[in-house]
Amino acid sequence: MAEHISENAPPLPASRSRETVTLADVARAAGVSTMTVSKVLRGTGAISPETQKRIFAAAGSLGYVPNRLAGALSARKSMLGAVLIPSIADAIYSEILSSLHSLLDDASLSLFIAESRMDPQVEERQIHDLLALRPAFLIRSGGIASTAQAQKLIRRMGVAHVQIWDGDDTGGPVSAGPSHIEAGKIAASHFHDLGLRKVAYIGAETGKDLCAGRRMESFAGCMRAKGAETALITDEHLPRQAESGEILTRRLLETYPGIEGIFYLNDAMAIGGLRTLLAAGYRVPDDVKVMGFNGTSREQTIRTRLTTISTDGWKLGQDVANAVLELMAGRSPDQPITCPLTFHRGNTT
Amino acid sequence: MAEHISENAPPLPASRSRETVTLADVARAAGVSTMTVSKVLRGTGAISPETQKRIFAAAGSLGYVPNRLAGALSARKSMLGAVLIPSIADAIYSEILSSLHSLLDDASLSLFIAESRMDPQVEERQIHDLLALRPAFLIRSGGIASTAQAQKLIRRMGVAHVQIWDGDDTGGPVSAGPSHIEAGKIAASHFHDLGLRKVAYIGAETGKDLCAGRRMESFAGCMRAKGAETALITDEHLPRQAESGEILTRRLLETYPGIEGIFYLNDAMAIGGLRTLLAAGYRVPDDVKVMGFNGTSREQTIRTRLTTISTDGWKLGQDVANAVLELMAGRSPDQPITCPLTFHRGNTT
DNA sequence: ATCTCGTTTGTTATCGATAACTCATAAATC
DNA sequence: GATTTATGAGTTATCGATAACAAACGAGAT
Repeated sequence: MAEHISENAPPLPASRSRETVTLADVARAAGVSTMTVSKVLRGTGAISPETQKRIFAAAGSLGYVPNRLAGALSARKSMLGAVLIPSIADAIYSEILSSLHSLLDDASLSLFIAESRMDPQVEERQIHDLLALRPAFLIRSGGIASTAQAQKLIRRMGVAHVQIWDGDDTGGPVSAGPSHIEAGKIAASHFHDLGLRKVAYIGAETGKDLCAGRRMESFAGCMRAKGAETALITDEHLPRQAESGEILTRRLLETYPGIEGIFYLNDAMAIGGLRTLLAAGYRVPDDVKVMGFNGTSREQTIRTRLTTISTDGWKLGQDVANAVLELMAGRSPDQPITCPLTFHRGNTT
Repeated sequence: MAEHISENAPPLPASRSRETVTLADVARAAGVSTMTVSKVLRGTGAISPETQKRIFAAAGSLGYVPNRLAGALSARKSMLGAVLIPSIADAIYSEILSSLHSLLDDASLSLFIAESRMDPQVEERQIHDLLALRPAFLIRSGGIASTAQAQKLIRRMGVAHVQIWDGDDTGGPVSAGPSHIEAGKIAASHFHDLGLRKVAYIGAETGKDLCAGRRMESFAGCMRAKGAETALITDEHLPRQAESGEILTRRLLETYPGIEGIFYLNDAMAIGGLRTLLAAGYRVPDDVKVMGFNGTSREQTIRTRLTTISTDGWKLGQDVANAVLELMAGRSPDQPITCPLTFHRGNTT
């Protein structure tokens, strides 16, 4: 029993000149068939302990690294998933991504990442490119438009599809995220409760981000319903950063004097806006009230506590990851994924 | 010539019950062989315009999405790359990731993303898992330790390997990033020029992040060389966030009274430190000078301009992406990738 | 001693594409 | 008109694994 290289082992092809170690190499070294190695390494099938030990030893000493691409092709099912978000560097998305990764990694799922830069055309191409990798699931931001054709393709290819960051939409794929209509309403109610009559919304990358657009419309609509008009200062091309907040706030001050409250697209832009307001001699919140969105400022500011609305990106990521796992297991996530909005009254309103 | 379905087309296997459209389906629809379709869709080989048109039409109407996994297996070369970073949500890494993606996406390279959470063991496993996907390249942070065995494996598998965020290391794989030794020196010089004698370094996740460790040592070493001692307030478990900056600064004030200057691990922690210092009645910079690292604060603060050292993450990402493309093309990047450090004197020193 | 059975291991056929040839056919050369 | 040369398109063999089924084997049952 000392020599286990059985002489009736099938004649496996000689190792290729490439230095890659394959299942066949391990099988030859352990004196078994490739199938046995495959079973042992994946923990399926019933293989005797001694054989297992021999195979593990052979795999270890050869430095075998399985080829999961080949495995996926053969098994017609991959442990790969894709995440497509508008912006990797945006704090809210990077937090969700990190959260998603932590849970999915535990389930041995690998993630492809792609960024659509808020461009529907890029989004469309990315979907196509990602589907070419035959992922088991696709997590997309609902904020970017995608054609019905792309949606159909995703469905036809049997990819578990979860939309994030858009809790309003219904009817489409499983979706998880905050309600932006609700967010706009919260901001409007707050400004109304403070008795403001002349307010503004400041945004960027207008028209590309459906979620921000919905927030804006909800905000303006609610203000109008309360009898107040909203100045909309937006720009199609400026990025959603502090500097754009500065620029657009300057533009607002020039165009609409006497504004009493500003609701910004996000915290970064609100921070920029505060710089401009303070530099221009406005007192906040006495002269102008300022409100942000996303809550990312709470980590970064020192004395200022921006009034803002936050969502728990980490929790959202975990919920989405769980939904994905459910979908992959063939179950459909029973309860809708809720993503609450938390209002933070700071010292800017 | 109206009917192009040639009757002597080879008998292709009947479409499987699965609804996936394969190259063979397109070939059958266009009345050609799979090889011809493959050539046309990849733009290789010489195929007549009419045949091409027919094939594109067939692919389009069938909604064909190529299986790049199968393609990679067959061609023994993939258009997949892997990025392994300590923290996806960390601003500096997410910016680099975004930058990398933008350039590599143009080259039709897809990215796997993985996060090691600063844990060498996780890093090791991630490397293994990522290599199982047979990427063409692997971009890793040099800040996390990985065993020589892992390095050897990466080399043996012929994966283009680029280390980021660590410009000090030499001898290993191609690496790109700022010099943390230099960063520590800059901070020390600044404090020395201001005439400070009692200074401190505040860090978190000590021992895990080799880069931060090198910064700390360089800083303390330079201060000592100038005749000043450095109090090291660090914690192994606290995350590198503003709140940890608050906590550790409180700890510092309790333990080492009379500190004149604090160099923080990053801007976020410095922001937290400023909160604590101001709340405790210290005047900054009159009583205590504060310095951060990474420059992420410059986007987020309002009146405070933190003295900090920044690097251009976007440029670093582009440089690394270009280096990867060079390596994949078989060339080795001629010039070393430099990543300058920019010193910003704000109003906290 | 024969037979059924359960445990272990091996065989065969794919998975969906691509590399490297080979084979027609029509144009070009002498 | 015969031979050479480009082209355009098809054949065959893999790539590295896995599914599904088949076979060998010793153990207990009859």
